[in-house]
Amino acid sequence: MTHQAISIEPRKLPRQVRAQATVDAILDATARILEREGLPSLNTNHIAETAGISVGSLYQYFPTKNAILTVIIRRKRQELLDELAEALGDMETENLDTTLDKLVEATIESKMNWPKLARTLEYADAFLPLAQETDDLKFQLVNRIAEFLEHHKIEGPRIVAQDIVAIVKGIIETASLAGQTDRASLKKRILRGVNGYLQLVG
Amino acid sequence: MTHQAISIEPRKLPRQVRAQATVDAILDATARILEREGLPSLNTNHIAETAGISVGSLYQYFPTKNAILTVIIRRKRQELLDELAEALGDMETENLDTTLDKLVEATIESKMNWPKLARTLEYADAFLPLAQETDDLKFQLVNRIAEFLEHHKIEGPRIVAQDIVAIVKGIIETASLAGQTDRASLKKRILRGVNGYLQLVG
Amino acid sequence: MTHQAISIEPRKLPRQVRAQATVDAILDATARILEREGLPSLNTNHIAETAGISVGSLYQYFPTKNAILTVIIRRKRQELLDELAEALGDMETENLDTTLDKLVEATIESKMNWPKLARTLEYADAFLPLAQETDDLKFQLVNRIAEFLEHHKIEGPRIVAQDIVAIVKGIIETASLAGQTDRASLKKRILRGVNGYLQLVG
Amino acid sequence: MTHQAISIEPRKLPRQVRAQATVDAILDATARILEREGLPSLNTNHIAETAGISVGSLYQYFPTKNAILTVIIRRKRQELLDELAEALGDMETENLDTTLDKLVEATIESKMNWPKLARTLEYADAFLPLAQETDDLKFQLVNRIAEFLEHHKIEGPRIVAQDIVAIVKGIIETASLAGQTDRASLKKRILRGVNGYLQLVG
DNA sequence: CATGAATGAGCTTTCATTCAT
DNA sequence: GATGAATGAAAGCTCATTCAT
Repeated sequence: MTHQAISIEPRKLPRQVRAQATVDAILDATARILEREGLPSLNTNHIAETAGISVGSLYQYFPTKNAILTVIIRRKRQELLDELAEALGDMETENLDTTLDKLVEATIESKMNWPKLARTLEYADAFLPLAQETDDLKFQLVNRIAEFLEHHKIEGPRIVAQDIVAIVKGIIETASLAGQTDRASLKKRILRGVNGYLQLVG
Repeated sequence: MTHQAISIEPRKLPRQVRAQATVDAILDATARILEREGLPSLNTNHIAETAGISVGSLYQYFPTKNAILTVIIRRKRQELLDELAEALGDMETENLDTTLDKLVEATIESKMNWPKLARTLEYADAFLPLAQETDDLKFQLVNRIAEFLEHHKIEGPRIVAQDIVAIVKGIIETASLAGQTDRASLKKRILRGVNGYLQLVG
Repeated sequence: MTHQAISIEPRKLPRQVRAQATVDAILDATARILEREGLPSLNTNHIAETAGISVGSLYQYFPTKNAILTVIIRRKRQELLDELAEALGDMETENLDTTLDKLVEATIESKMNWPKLARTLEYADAFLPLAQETDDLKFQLVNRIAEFLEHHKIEGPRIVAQDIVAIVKGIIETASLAGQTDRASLKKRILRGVNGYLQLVG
Repeated sequence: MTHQAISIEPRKLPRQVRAQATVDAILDATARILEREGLPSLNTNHIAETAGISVGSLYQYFPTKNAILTVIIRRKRQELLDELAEALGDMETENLDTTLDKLVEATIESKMNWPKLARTLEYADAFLPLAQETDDLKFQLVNRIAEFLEHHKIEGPRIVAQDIVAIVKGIIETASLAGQTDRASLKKRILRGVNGYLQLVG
């Protein structure tokens, strides 16, 4: 008679232009609330209000609140992945330094624009049924970087790739929590960490 | 998260052993739930049940649910801080490597025993009114390490200290999420990151 | 994150006296609403209000709205079954007519006191996950009557039993919908139907 | 059941063939849903989808959801009534047995083709504002049969007519719930009940 | 003090109905 | 007329917190 909320997949595809606008408004509103107020303040009425639509409309496109979170996570992830892929794209021709430089820059961009949002999504990932998907993506990303490292004769490339990612993320998150927003200096420090690590691998 | 708490200080200082035991039971139950089921499953009835007491009793010792979280965060933090202090204690006499070694080991210990709990607390910290306290503690910790680094003639010691902490945390968290539990190899990799970074500071 | 509503079994057993009073108040209120206003007007807020309690209390004892309906159905059924059992109890000693008389009287009692409630429950049974339970009970009841008929040398006793039950129910329901409340004349007509049927069996 | 309807009359008399086809599609879809899934699963979007039209179109032809139910009830009723009228039509010439035979057969036909639908409509009738109409129809039907009985010198013909209808309905419903679909044997049993009753009237 | 029943604000979700295109 | 997006009242249900015993 009531309340199911099991699947997390988007409900129906927006066909008309205004429908797509509604979906976007929902996602934007959600992101904005997470950035400004945090997960505990996120509720569907608040989202609808912020998006300037009715709750009913929200549920036309998303079966549950978590489904919205899921879509945002997927989108943000895809964005980052695309940028990283671009950075890694020409690994045959470019040298190690240039590529690392690009990787770091892309990651900074992704995490520092909406830092609170980024952290919340990272956290939310843990309780959404996204485990497999998340693992797959991480696997892909790490693999991609590992290939690149291998091409440059670096040993144990998968572990190294994982640790590099960890270092980049670690320094960015800590700095963003400390309110440090100077991206140039941040990049310098991250590259120090990454390059330092690499030097000690051989 | 509703019913916003006014105060988050523990309601009374339990003077008797029995009372202290109850408080501990509550904190343990909360930690266990967070580790096993995560924040969304944490509610006061569940805590009370797990702790083997009644909700009423719970509220004898904690004014709000968040107060419990707050105390756990403080305790875990204090534990880590104590261990780090010990590691840093004899910085006059010990050398850099030995001390870093101890620092890393203490951090691994703290984060890997209850990895999900550790991440949850880190996240929860963000929406509890702990900002000042958290900043102070981080400030202290970074300062302490910075002093130590300065003593070893390392430049820009505060930023370096912060980044080292970030690297350690970053690698541990990523590894723990990837299910890597071999602490020895983890330590080796972390020290690679830290030492690598330090080499490139000068 | 919310809303499950799968099981239909009562949630926790009332231990204190006032808890039992609450459960009773809920069941009474539900029955009253069904009798007066019908199923479409039945909602948990309305029940709670009518019962003079809060919705929260309602959900302490029943996991879903349907669970309440289920319990009422079971209770009413048990009542009827007990009375029928009593009527059938001494089938060795009593004769056919006396026993049929009692059966009919018990059924009239059960269906005519709260006629709208009785019809609603009969209907609700169809969409509650009670199929097996309902079948079992009907099987039992029919079997019990069939044994009795067999003892009186009536052929095809299971089908006959089923049809007798159907005739009794049919006449009562139609009469109650037509607003006929004279139980004596009703009984006479029902017995006419039952005895007439039996005469044509042999 | 919310958003109570003011009027339940069909919104317009469809004059064109296309419109009539749409109306039929809506009614068929509704009947199909009721038979397969039951009243709790009946909602206007579901109906429209099943009928292959849009909700908007549905509301071109029916002012409320209940109006659809109402029309279905009226149609099914009319069908039954027509068949019964036919069976009773030549009551001057035909004898009692033949006529009863036809009556029973028509009723079986009406109730067994879509048993769940039939029961649902019977139930729904109770909460739709059809009371007067329903009473009138029952009155007509019972009267018609009563006349026929009177013609055959049966006493108290109105009550007898009502009880005969009740017996027929009762046995059919119970049998259909029990999954008995053999119409021949069913007819035999019903006639046993009806004739038995009639024998005891005199 | 402990217990656990009770409370009710607040959140999620549905669905009959309307309305812009 | 048809479409399907949008609306929002209303219902289901939870859980932090209080309070009678």
